[in-house]
Amino acid sequence: MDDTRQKLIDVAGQTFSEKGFESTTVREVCQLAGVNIAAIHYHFGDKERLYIEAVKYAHCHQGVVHFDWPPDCPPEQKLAGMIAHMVQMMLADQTPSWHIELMMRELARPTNACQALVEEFISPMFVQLLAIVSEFLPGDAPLIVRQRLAFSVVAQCLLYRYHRPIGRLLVGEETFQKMFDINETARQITAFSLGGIRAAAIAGEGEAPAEPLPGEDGVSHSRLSRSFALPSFALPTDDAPIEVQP
Amino acid sequence: MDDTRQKLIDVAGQTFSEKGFESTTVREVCQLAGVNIAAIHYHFGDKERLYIEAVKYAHCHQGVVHFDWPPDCPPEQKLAGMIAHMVQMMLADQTPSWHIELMMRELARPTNACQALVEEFISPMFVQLLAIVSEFLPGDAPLIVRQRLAFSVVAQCLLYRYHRPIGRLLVGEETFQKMFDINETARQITAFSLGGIRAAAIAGEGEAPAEPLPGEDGVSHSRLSRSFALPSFALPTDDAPIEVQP
DNA sequence: TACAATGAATCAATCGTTTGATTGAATCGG
DNA sequence: CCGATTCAATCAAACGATTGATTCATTGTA
Repeated sequence: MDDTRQKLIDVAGQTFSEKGFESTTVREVCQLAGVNIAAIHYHFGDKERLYIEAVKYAHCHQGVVHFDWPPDCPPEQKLAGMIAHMVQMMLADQTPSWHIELMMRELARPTNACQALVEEFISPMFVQLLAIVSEFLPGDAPLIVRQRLAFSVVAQCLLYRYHRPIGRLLVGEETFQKMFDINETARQITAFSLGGIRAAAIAGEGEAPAEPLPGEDGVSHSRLSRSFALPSFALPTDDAPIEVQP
Repeated sequence: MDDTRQKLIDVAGQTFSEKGFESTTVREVCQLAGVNIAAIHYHFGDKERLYIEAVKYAHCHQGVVHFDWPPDCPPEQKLAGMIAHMVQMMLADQTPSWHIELMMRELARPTNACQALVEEFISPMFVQLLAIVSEFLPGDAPLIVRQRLAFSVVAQCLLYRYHRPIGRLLVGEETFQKMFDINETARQITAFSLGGIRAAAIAGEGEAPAEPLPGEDGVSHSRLSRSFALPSFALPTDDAPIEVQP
């Protein structure tokens, strides 16, 4: 039967997502799945390949959402939709919830299952976000600047997933309940990101020096990218007003 | 000797930070430390208490930096300094580098060692960042809004630490080298965060309704905090232009 | 001598993996 | 139509290795 194989993937995926690879035993998985221990070796070879199959199944069935915006859709709305979707993925405890959790573990501590995950799930989403961010910037904005902006957007969404326990400890239980509301979180991240992106756009549009040559592969954009940055403040040096508490 | 105990903490901290708690064996730690296996039981009791002691040592000797800004220091400079310090902590491979790494692991997957870490290290830093962010906002800005802004700032710093391998896969090796430059990263995060914070400040300063009563515990700030948010865009619904690739 | 500290050896338990037998349905020659 | 054969699938049982923890004798020092 292919039923045994599927049940193993489901149970293993859930267990791996909860306890991690090391802390998960094949005995526990097989007992929860109601199959014999030898089934893992028979269907997958060993524990690691079962894990990899679980990760693959997770990101293959999670589904890469392809946004198809209308032509006149303002970039602000696209960004809001994209962020709302990411926050929804991160915070909504929809069934089966182990898909996202397992992918998050894999992203934080990459194993052999990481490359396929990035190529088939992370990268497509990142490309879409990159396109949205680019709409706010002048056409000659260096790629690395746009990538950094996209990183800043994604980072906020990831924080609310990764550090939920820390957030609870930091702000207290009552505030925590409100703070991790999905819609409100998406709104705040969108507002913050819009401000950040527009600031980068304004900082970068002033000067448009040296239109990059078509053949240039975009390696030496360091001068250009600096024009997109903030004027660097005087940062505290080592002997500056910084006190280290023992 | 107290030398054995200290050497155990050092080696264990390094090993735990590299391989995690589960994948680290007491035999490996003792062999690297050049001590007998029974030393762990003698000095710490068991493996878990050795781990907790390593985490404690890490955040106690990492040092909570207390910024002492001059009175006329503009908040922009404070923010830049704070972000620069955090990025420096995250990305600089200073010796011993296992301090931060172990703390990061503990923050992502909290164990019994987490509470002390938050109280003695995370919370003090967060409070300082919260104060800086507050300088950009009107005095009646709800606490939850300021906390969210601080979260957005921290999130960007954490991303460059947590997802360095993913970043490398996403942007390629050449771009990766430039993108994870410490100074440039700090500058970009500062610029983005300044834009985000100012956007929240502008959105919130328009209206200042219903000064919260002093006795109010801040539970029903939802109306107030909304005034700090972006006007919510029409988000795509379930049957909207979203296509799920199988 | 007294005691903190270390070392060698081993404990029971659990890990992932493997074995060889067994089942039941599909296949095939006659 | 039938009996023999094949083969994927599952089972109970045990494998060797490794885990954290423990025991007990020994050492060094005050």
